[in-house]
Amino acid sequence: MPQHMALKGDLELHARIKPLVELYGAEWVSAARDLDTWPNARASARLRIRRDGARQARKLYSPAVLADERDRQVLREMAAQGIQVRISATPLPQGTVFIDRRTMFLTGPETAPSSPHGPRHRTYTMSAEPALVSGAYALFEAAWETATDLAALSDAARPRIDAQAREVLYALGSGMTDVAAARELGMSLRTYRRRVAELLVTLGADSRFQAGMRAGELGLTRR
Amino acid sequence: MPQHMALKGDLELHARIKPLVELYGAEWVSAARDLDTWPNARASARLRIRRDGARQARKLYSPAVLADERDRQVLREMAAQGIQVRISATPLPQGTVFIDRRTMFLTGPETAPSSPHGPRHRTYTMSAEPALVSGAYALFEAAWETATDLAALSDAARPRIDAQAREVLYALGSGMTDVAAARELGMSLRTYRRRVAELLVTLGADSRFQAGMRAGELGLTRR
DNA sequence: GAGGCTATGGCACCTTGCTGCCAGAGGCAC
DNA sequence: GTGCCTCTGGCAGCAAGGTGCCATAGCCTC
Repeated sequence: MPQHMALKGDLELHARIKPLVELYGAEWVSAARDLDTWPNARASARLRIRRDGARQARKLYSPAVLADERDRQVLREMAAQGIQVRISATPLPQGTVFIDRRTMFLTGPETAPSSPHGPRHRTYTMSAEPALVSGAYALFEAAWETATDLAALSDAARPRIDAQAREVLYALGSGMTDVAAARELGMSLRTYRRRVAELLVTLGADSRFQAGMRAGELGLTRR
Repeated sequence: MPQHMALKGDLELHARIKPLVELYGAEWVSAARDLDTWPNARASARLRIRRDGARQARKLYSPAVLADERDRQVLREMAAQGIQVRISATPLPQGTVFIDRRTMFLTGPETAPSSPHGPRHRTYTMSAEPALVSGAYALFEAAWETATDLAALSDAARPRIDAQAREVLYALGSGMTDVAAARELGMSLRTYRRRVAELLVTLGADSRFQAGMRAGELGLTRR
């Protein structure tokens, strides 16, 4: 098998991936823009997990996958099956799959399908050159480490912060006194303090300092 | 020129990189474990910056480079010359250089030098295959985006937190009242509040909430 | 309309946090 | 020893935060 070759279409990709997964596939690591980037990847990963739970699978996705509720459900299912799912803070225009750290597949540049609803004959590139694969793998690791685990983004861990709570959060973060903040937000001191108290409950904090800490850790102060 | 080839030794690497930089080198993007990963890269980057300031250079390093004061000085110099320097949260075992997004070089696997102080004949891999380069570039982007800018880690931005201040920080973060925290730390209420006030100054905060937020953002609550 | 629910704001009262002032303790130089 | 400096703790007074209580306003249902 050559060290490096181009693949045309999903069928050819699948034909290349399948034997690798069956022969070596101890570890499946992928970065993808969405859930459709690696066709059948989801099904085959599930199959592998079911067959022998020990195999490791890691999937890194663009933040866009969180937008759709159905996609989130699929992600939760994957996580429940033992696949490690993380969400990158930045989009991942190119998809990458590493199988057992020795072979990698990359999606080709984005091309429009020949007809709007016709099959997309995407191209892929496969490489088994150790230097290339390990170099790209190191970059993947760096992206992986700083990505957020799906669990941390789940509904339970991520407190619900609506627009008003966010304004209160911002006011608190600006260092204003309650009097100034209430005036700024056009509400009475009493109501402002009510909002702050609710925020403390939401963040599970016993003091304002602790609430600020949580908010900072959760990145609620940015964006 | 072949799309993909192996290079032995720094001289050969340099011979390959130089014409690319001179011909196309509008952008130099690299990920490295330390300042020695890309020999002469520093000098050549400086040269390019000086010749035409418009050229873009980005360098992503492992956190280990911050350990040595001399290295930090070099990083500061690079930043002062317009090179964007960021520090990854995780080690980057493999070095990677992208030149103008069309050619990439990767360090080979780590090999011990033939003699302890002899020249290290490291191997490198070069590739100009668009799919490989753009795929790896996407991974680099993801790692870059989540890495911390050197400026944010500089001495000015990073407050000095000694052991005692850290204990106070921890007490504040636990949600205790001042009375309980002072008792816990074996100091009087007055002294505890002095420490808290000093901490606020250190963090540049006007309120305890703001201080907690800063501490959370700076990751001072972990480790 | 009456009744009920919810959100808001004003008030009062208490707790907590913040800081200026001063007294004492400990260390160091002379 | 004296003088000086720094750190600490107690006290006092004020500012700020926290919350229970109640009145009012808006809205929905019947």
